[in-house]
Parts: sequence; structure tokens; C-alpha cells
Amino acid sequence: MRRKVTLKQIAKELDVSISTVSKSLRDSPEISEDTRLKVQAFAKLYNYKPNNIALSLKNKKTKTIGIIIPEIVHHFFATVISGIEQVANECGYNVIVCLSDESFDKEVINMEMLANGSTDGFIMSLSKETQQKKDFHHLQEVINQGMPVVLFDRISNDILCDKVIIDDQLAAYEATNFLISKGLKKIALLTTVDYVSVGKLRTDGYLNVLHDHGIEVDESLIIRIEDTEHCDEKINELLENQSIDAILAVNELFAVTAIKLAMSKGIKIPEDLSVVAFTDGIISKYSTPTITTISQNGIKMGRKAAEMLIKRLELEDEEDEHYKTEIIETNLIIRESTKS
Amino acid sequence: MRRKVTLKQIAKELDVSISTVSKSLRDSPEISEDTRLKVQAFAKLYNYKPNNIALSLKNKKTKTIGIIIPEIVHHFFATVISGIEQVANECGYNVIVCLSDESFDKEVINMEMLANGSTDGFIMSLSKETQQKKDFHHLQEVINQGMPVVLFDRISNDILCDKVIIDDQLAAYEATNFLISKGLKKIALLTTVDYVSVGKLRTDGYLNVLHDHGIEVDESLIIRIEDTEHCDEKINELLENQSIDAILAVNELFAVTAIKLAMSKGIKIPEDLSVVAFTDGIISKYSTPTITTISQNGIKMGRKAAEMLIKRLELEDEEDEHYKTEIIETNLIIRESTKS
DNA sequence: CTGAAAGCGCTTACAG
DNA sequence: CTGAAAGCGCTTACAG
Repeated sequence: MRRKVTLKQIAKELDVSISTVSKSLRDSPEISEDTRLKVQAFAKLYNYKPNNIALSLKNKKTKTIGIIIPEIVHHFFATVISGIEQVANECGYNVIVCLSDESFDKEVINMEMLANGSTDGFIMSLSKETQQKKDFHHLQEVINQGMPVVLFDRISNDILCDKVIIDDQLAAYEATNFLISKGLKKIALLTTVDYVSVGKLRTDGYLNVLHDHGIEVDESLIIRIEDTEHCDEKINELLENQSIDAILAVNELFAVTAIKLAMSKGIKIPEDLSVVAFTDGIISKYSTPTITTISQNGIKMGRKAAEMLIKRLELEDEEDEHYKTEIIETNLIIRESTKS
Repeated sequence: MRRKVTLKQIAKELDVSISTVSKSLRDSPEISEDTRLKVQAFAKLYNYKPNNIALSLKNKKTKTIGIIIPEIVHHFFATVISGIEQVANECGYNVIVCLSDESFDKEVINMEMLANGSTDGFIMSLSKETQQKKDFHHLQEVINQGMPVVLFDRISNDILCDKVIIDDQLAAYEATNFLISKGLKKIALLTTVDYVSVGKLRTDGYLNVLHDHGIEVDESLIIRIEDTEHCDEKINELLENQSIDAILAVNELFAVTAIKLAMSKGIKIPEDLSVVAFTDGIISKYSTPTITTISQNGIKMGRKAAEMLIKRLELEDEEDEHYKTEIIETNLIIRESTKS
């Protein structure tokens, strides 16, 4: 076992001072070529690499980004991490990931943990519980300390910081409009409870488009699902009690569940029922029939979030309070679950 | 903006020494109750939290685990991270994630980066390219420096360290055996190229069971796919040229692709063709028909890997060279793609 | 051109 | 009971 070598050891071996070694390795012009080369050769031989922790302490920056998301076993979030990681890598940053598991307490604990010097800033998406409680003191605290935060997807207007989102309302509007343009009338909505910010916005988009077309809203067609695990029952109920033409689902899971239930009842898709879902993930692509979706481009969201964060980190300036909200464009990917 | 407070500042405010503050906050019996309480109250008021970086430098341990995986946009790997994160969290560790993107170079760079003090140890799964090159110097280097490494899923016998895997060969054996027991004769195998360790092992299991049943191996039924993105062609070819009874696929993607192609040709599943796949992911659960799979329990793998790593980290002992390989049990989850 | 000193934020053995 | 000193591994302004 050969432990990592330090400046001190090199200095001792070469019988020079630590300062001289440090300067030599950083190609300081202060040092004579002679000793510089000697030190460099020795360092190379022993595979010297500066200790990141020591550098972090000295420089007061860690070159790492903290990511806090509700869960990772969820294609969209995995996609966003992937995007963040890409630009982090390009810019020499590392990425440290914590999961809130949709729990407010875990979110707070993780955030405080990372805020104590482990990261330079945060990229995060709020847990359901946090959105429900509307308690953002942990974010506020971190922001007050001067650490930049970028929120994505599940955000809150109560927090002043950079954000990256899609236009959920517009996307829902357009998707529903697409269904209406196909001559479909009775369009059901499978959404989340209202405290989930994106669910609420998508619901609003749906309502707006109906309104703009003079279609009366039928509340019995709007299914607000709290518990994703047991969405079957409520969806089944909808399909039993209503004869509908189309469904807009705020996520893939609701969509695929609806499709499977419908098919089991002999309802043909897309002939009898058209389905459009948010989030272009793995399910939509491989379900049968494949599902028409609103792509959410997680990679792009992640890249943009990372760019915004790093930009702010490297802006040596004191804070410029000019927070931006970037909108990532979505597009409708038309597949088999809607008529052509 | 209120920057984080340090011991130094508290000491100054309270007009005591830094040592006294430090000891007070750590409840040292050396300090009088009087000053201890005074310091603690003040610290609480200013929400003092020790700086992780300084602690890391002092203690020479970072309490963070480095994870290096080929990609995160892959349900299985996301699942493993989730498992790692669970036990890391329980034990007060953080998790820093790097993606190799299946590239040897990225794997090396990330590993070297993290090895310079950022993490106490590694949990990783090898990139395809690394497995192909069989160049493990980066792992060897890190191990030589005394940092523990736990390898999972895509491992190599050339590296001496703890490992956690499933018994790929046995699982393939049993899955194929299950198909044979249903009276199915012509069983095709959709696998990866041989340098992918798990692909190779699964292929071996398939070959062994045929051998044990005295079934002659038909090489034209073994499809070794290099490029996952374009697996369609090769699978299509198989279905065109052969009339087969069943398919064992080494991943979900091959399976669902085969199912979709087969159905488009009017082949009924499971009546005409049974399909079993490795990796119980999201696709198998939501495809139509749902797919019978060999569950790979990523959460459990992740948890086990983290337990092994942390155990070694906290084993103050010098290294005990007793490396273990844990086998996570798999089980067959029977769904619609195989006859009951 | 080289090196001692101070400092990043902390802990702890040792004096007093 | 309190505090000065040394040290983790590094950098850099400042002397010499």
C-alpha cells in the first residue's frame, strides 16, 4: 500500500521548502527552471495530485454541486441528473446527489448537511411534502448565506432564485387543443392533487383550453390522484362511469394504467379513446400502443440548470439579484395512442 | 446576507479562545458548565454548524462515498443508487455520483478526481469499454492507496475487492429451465457481446441448461447484440428466419423489442412465443403483455454494496485482505409473456 | 530564487 | 478550567 504523497513529503525528499514545491508545481515564474523541473519530475514519478479537500478549504469553494430531488428511480429525474452531470463535468464540477424521498424532513436534513461546506450551490426539485407545507425556510437560509440555488420542475414562486421549468400550463393547453382539433369532445384529465405545482398548472391549462373553446367543464372528468401507487381504482371508476373520447394524463404512469384498463374492457386505442401524457419517458416509448407524449426534455433542463448555477458561482460579483426563470420548450411526440 | 459563522467568530464575540469554543460545543468535561452553556447558547442563536470540509481535512475522512456507474438513465442503476443512498443516509454518509457514459477515459478521470480526497471509498460498476480493454489500473491504484472499492453487477475477477452480484449464470439457467419445463423446445437467446461480463455469464447459463437437457445448441438462435440502439434489425432477422418457441433476453429492452416485432408479425404472446427477460424494470411491468422477468433487486444490491463499503471504512484495522463476494438472490416474476 | 509565516476551519494533546 | 500550539494539506503575500 502506497499512500498518497503530499507536498510535505516531496519537500522533505527533495530537501526544499513546501512553498517551493507548491510554486514549482503551479509553474510559478518565481522558481528557477532547475528546481522547477526537478520537483515536477519527482511529483510525476510519485503521481502527486493535490488534495481536493485542502484546496476546498483554502479556496472556499468545493467545485461541487448539490442535487436534491424527490427520487431517483424515476426516469425524468434521472434524465435531469444526467444533464446536470454533463455540464458539471465539462466545467470541472462534481455532483453530489441526495434524495428527499418526497419527505420535507429529509429534504431539510440533506440540505443542511450539504450546506455546511460540502457544496457551492444547489440544484433541486421540491418534495411533495415541502410543496404541501409551503415551508421553505431551509432554502431561504441557504440563499441568505449566499449560496446560489436553482430550482427546476417542482418550484415555488415564494422562493427568489433562478428556476428552470417547462410551461406546464401552455403544454397542457396545447395537448388538449390537439385532442379537440381531432374532433374529440369528452376529454378527461388524470392529474395530481393541486398542491403539486406542476399538476396544478397542467390542470389550469386544461381548464383554459376548454373555456376558450366554450366547452363546459365536467368536474366528474377531472380525476385528482393523490396516491400514485393506487391510481388504478380511481381510473377504473372513471372508465366505468363515463364514456369518454380522450384522456390527458399528467404523467406516463396514469396514462399507461388507463390504457391497460381500457383495453381490458375492450375499449380500442386510439379508435375509441385517445391518450396523451406528460413526460416522455421509457414507458411511453415501449408500451403497446406507444403513447403520444409531451416531451419534457430532462437532459436539457438539467443542462440549463447546471449552466445557470455555474454561471452564478463563477460570477465573482456580489449577488446580482436578477433571478431568471428559463422555460424549456416542450413538444408533442405523436405516437400510436392518438389518431392520426 | 448572513455568512456562516465560524468558531473563530464565536470566540471573538464571546472573548474566549477558539479551543474553548470547540470544546464547549463538543460537550467536553474540561469546560466549566458556565462557559459551556454560554457558548452553546450563542452557537445555537447563530445557527453554528461545523464546516464539513475542515472536519474532513482534520479527520482525514470525508464521510462520502463515490459512485461511478455507466449511466443513470437506466432503471437498474437508478435503483442501485437509491439503495446505496438509503444506507449511506442511515450511516451519515453522502453520496457523490459520477457517470462514465460507458467510456473508459471518463471512468478513469472521474475516479482520479474523486480519489484525490473527495471520497473515502468507491462503489462502482464497470463501463463496457473498461470491460473490453480489461485495463483496471485506475482501480488498482485506488485500492493500493488504501481506499476500499466495492464492485457490483459489472465486475472483473482481475480486481481484488469486495463485490456484490447476482448469480447471473444460475439465474439464466433457471429461467431457461423454466421455459423448457413448459415444453418449449426452440429457445432463442438475445444477449450482449461476450466482453460484457454479465452477458457472458447469462449466455453460459443458457448453454449449460441446454447441455444438461441434452438439447443441441443451435448457434443461429443465439443473437449477440453489440449496439443496443439498433437491436431491432438483428431481432427481426431472427424472427423472420426461425420459428422459435421462446426467447430469453438479457435485458428488458431486447425483450420488449422482440415482443413488439413478434406481435406485428401476428405472432401471439405467450401462445406462440414465450418471453423471459433479465432485469425487472419499469418496461416489463407496463408493457403489453407484461413481461416475465428475473428480478435483479437493485435496491438490495445497492444496500449491500453500501453496507460492505461502510463496514470496511469503519473497520479501523489495517486492511484485512479478506474480500467477499455477496450474491443477491434473484427470483422469477411470472407475468403475461409466458404461459401459465 | 527560496523559504518562513499566515491562514482556510477545525480538533486535541499539552501547559499553565 | 482556559488557552496557546501544532497539525490536517494546501496557497500566497512577503522577507531575505
